[in-house]
Amino acid sequence: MNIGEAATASGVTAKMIRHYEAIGLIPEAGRTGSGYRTYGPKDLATLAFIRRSRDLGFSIAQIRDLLALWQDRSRASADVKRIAGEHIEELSAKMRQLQEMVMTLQHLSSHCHGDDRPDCPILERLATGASEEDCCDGPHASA
Amino acid sequence: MNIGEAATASGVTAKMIRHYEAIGLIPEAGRTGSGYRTYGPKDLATLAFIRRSRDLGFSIAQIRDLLALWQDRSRASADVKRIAGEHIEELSAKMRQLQEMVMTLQHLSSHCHGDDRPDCPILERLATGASEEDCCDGPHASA
DNA sequence: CATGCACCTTCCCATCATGTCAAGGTCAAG
DNA sequence: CTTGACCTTGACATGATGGGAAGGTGCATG
Repeated sequence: MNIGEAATASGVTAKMIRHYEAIGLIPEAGRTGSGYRTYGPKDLATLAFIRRSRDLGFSIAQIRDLLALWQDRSRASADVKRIAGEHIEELSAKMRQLQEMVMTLQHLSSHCHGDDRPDCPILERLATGASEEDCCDGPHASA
Repeated sequence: MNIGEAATASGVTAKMIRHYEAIGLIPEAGRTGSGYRTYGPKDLATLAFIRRSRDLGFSIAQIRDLLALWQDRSRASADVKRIAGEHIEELSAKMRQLQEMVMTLQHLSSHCHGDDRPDCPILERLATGASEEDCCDGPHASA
């Protein structure tokens, strides 16, 4: 099985397969006499493992650890669980950041006329750091 | 005001100020006789604008548009609102992706013993694409 | 004045995961 | 033998940022 077929079968592009080999995430593939890389079922399984891990947002470094654990028959599931837990925390932190941005933007956007006039609380906020924020909270201070 | 002071005052690193100048996001700064960049209040305002935009997750390309609108006194607020709306959609899409990853990982993690034994549904899932059993028929079918 | 330290300048390289492009070799079919 | 699809390596780009080297500048203090 050459790299193109392995790519199709595993869902990892040929480019990335070569890249993973170059950075040592996967072992060097076998070669035909003419230099083509060859892949077997075990390689395919590894590539699919990597792809599923990427789909779950794991970094290459984390996948390196997961692969090592996967291939270690005497692993402790606690190690895997810890890596997953740390990853969940990272993802959750990113989510919270995005959530905050979205809420701020929605707030600003909801107060923007969105018409032909230039007056715009979104730009106000970007320019001054505080839009007409008194509009919702406290006593009105029209700007 | 030199670049270091401008950086401190605006919250944009000197490194990034130079970068923004290089890519044409901001105009070329004035220079002293000896080549030091100089910045005035207007430049500071622009830098702070950029920083607040980055804090809200806008890309450089989007900030380029926002800056143009900001400096266009005849702008229509609808244009700003549209950019913000598109950005909200992008951020929301990312959030949904993260949410899905987190839910899958939490599901897998909750079924992992996390002890000394090697048996681990997380690795199972990464290896085979489906956790060993349809242990739970929840609203969270295989994604 | 001279020395030193903090700051400035430009330029190059690294990140992270992925893509694009180019120049050339290989294979199978017509 | 030619054609076209595939493979090889290598270089470069993305987006936003950081790090560092090598050398010039500004200012304060001895």
